[in-house]
Amino acid sequence: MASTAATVRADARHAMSEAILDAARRQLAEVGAPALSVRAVAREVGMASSAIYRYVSSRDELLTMLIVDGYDRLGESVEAADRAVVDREDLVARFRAIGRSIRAWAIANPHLYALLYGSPVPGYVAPETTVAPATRVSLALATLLRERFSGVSEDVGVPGASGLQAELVATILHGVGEERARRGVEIWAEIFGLVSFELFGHFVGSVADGDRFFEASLDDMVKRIGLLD
Amino acid sequence: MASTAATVRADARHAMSEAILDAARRQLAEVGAPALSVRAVAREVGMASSAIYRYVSSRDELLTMLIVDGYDRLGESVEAADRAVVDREDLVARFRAIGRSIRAWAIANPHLYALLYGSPVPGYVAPETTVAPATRVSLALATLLRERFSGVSEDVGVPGASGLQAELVATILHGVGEERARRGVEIWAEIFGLVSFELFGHFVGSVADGDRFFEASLDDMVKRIGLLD
DNA sequence: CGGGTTTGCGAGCGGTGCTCTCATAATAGC
DNA sequence: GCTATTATGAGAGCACCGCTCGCAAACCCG
Repeated sequence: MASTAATVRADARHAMSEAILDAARRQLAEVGAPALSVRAVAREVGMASSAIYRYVSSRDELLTMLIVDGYDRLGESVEAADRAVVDREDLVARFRAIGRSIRAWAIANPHLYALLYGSPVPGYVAPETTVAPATRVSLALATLLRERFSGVSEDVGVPGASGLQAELVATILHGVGEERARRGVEIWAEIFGLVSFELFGHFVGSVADGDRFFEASLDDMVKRIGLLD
Repeated sequence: MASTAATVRADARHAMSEAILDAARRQLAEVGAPALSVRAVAREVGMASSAIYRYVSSRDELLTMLIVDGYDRLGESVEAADRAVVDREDLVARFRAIGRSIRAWAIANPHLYALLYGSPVPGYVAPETTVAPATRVSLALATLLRERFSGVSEDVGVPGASGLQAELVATILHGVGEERARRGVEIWAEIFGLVSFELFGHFVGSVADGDRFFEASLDDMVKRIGLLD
């Protein structure tokens, strides 16, 4: 019943695509991107390895789907953490919530995080579909900066001296000021630098308590970004 | 002639090992770690693919050799940049030289950098031999901190609050102080965070002039780390 | 119902990492 | 100096990979 006619096959196809992506997600979480095998995914969904190419044109495309999906999930997680802060005026709390959620998500999904923020696949160039989901995290941070500085204060820093894309400081970070925008981008990169170092094992001999170290770093960033009045 | 007897074969073996590592380095620089193939390396050195396993026990071991070699080269590059600063008292200049050399080396050796600081190979655990070369860069930075703060000033920060390994702040960073040591580690990770973001394409829509942006970030770090009097 | 499209399957191609066996060349011991 | 031992290379082969092709069954639409 129901279903707008002419869709028995279309529905089946959609369900199959979902099943494939599900299986691929599980595979990725288990063995990591380099070891992800199209044939193994096919086996898991109970298909001949050749049949899977009716749904996914190549292994690269499968990885791309996982990347887009991953950015989306991380973005959703970060936005949820931001939303969960009841006092919307408390930008410091929101910043910390965002930072913590990035790290927590990375620890919970190490292989997926590595796929997003580790070494890119050599031949791979990010298709158009990946750029939008990838910006959700940075957008959350940018919003904080705008809410804090937009209108309230005059610009800081010499235009162009930051090396930032002019369009960025004029639109998403409008009114924040060149130098503060630069600091925001720097801190954005630093958060992922810290998380990557921890997750990829570069902190092994240096950091004993990852939680504490990250919290202390967040303290530092809060001060630098000027979120306190 | 010459050669301390009993070494015709030993010399040949050594030369062959060198040739293999050379070929592997070239392969890596060209196609990147995931696409590095033992068979292709064998072809390049004119050997049967099976014979190469007399010299390298597995693909993982080959990658490990490249990693150790890579850390060593980066370390050498960083130390050379540090040494090149004539005024040894000018810690700011030395810090900037170190930071710049890391970025320059990464840009010059993107695939090797990705192997060292990108996603780790899933099954892979760093063998003992990798940890020593890997510390050369951080050691250069630690030296700067010690030269600046050791003895000159009392400790800063609550012991243990940084999350750092106690042994680290007691030995390599002895006399620097807990909070300043933490800041040093944070900055160390930030440098690689910035370089990774630039190299891995995460700055595409944000940073237009990588040189300028990195220099401005170095300015920031210099101030935070307290290298100026 | 019949014709066209979509879907799945099996076989197969060239590639991979890696392991055997076998012949040959260099060494070591007597 | 001859022999027994060891180190080295080659080749075949295994299981796996990504991916393509042709064919048969299932499905949709007029």
